[in-house]
Amino acid sequence: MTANAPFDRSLGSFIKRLRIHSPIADEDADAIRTLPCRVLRLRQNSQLVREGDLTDRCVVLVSGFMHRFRFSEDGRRQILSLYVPGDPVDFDHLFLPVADDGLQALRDSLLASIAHSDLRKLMRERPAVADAITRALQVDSSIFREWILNVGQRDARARIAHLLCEISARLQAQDFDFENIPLPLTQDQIADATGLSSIHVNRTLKVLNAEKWIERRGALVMLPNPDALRELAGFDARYLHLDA
Amino acid sequence: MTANAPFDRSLGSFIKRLRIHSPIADEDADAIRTLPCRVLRLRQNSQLVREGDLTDRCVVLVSGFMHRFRFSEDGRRQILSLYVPGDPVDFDHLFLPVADDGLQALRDSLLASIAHSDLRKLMRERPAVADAITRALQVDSSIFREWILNVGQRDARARIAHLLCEISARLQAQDFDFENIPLPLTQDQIADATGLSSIHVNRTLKVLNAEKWIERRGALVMLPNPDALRELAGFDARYLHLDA
DNA sequence: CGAGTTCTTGAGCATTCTCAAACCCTGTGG
DNA sequence: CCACAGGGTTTGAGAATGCTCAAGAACTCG
Repeated sequence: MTANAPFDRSLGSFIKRLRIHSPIADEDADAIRTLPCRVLRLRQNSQLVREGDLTDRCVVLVSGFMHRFRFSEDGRRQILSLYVPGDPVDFDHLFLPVADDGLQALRDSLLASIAHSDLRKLMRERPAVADAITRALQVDSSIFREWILNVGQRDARARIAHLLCEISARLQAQDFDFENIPLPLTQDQIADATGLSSIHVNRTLKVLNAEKWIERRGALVMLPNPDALRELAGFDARYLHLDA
Repeated sequence: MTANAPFDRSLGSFIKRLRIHSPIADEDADAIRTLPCRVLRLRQNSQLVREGDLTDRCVVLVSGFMHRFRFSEDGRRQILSLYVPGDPVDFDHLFLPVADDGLQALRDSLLASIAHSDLRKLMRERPAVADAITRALQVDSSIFREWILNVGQRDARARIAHLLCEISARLQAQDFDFENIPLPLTQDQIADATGLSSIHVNRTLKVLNAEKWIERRGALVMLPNPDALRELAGFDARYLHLDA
């Protein structure tokens, strides 16, 4: 146990994340905590490359922010998801080794990486953990679907508002402050996440600010009235499956 | 075995689907084939309701077409995915019992439903099957991500072309004819799948037809030059993971 | 044949885009 | 300590893609 003491903090938030959706017995949690893992530091804007010894490892975000993206043939970037501390970021590679998306740090980030083999062994020995991980992946899937809806059906204001609501709700679920978001995204990135141009994002943020839906103080975004914002966004947290 | 003979055909296409992504030993395939399942007939446009005894059952599409959708707060429908024969349509409910999407038949369809308990038992006893199913769900996830990209970054022509390419590729993978698609979608549905208005879909289809990218004969859409269409769509089949 | 659904077309409009340029921070080196 | 570089933000102006409303045509099915 002592040898693993430094990891306690690393995978603690991961356990918390799993427990949002799944019951995890304390001994299962301990088994997760004592997984051999390597801490990895990623500078802002640098990419998580999965080659060599990394291809056979999964990564949990410990602190910071990351995002997943994909390019269209003509070079336009679409951000596909955001990761907050505690999130498993590339556990899909446990099942599909071919990476089709890029993964990049939005801020300086700390990651914990675990060997596929260790994780698979744990999942084999502890079905509850296997279930919890699969369930977490299914929640991600539900979030992807909501993003299709967001980008496909909502106008610029609602789209951006929805993104803010999601970030806020997911941070809240991990017990972070959720009314004062140190927005990890540049306007360019918000644009790529919502399928808008960065100029239009800029103008829309201005409107949202002027109309008091949000309150900007530099890079900090505050949500003075979360309920109103959710209403504007058409945000229904059900798809995040934060209950259970 | 004889008692299960009628099911052979029902779950045969499901096995074929799993084998696209995963190696399945013959005895595992047999175990799937002999799963107790109920055949379910669904008329065009009718919804698959998961209540009562259906909440604890999963469904495989045997013949026909289905789609998954979600509504925005203000009542706009977004189609989130299409299902072709062989596809598991609601296996996510194995892990997240709360259904957040609707499931509806696009054409008269035949479904095979399997009890969660039987499926879980099979997955417990045969890890290769469990893996294959999880992998299939991860492929779905990758498709959702591609739809975010499609709706977020491509213009109307490319968006619709991309949808056609995907349907064609997925049908081909299941050994259906893929150059003459009896398009299961109305223009309204194409609109809801691509985040466009049905009027714009109509006009864009007209252009695609006039410019020989596609060839329409009533409800039949032919792809006379799939490669050119893929080029137009920026379609790269990698995200479908059709290789093993 | 008639009812309902789907498709088609027109016209005007709105949201959002692109291009271009200026501005503002923040960190760095002279 | 100032100048400058570079990323990010802001604003303007004009254009375009795609939307809504409206109505008629065509197809499908009982």
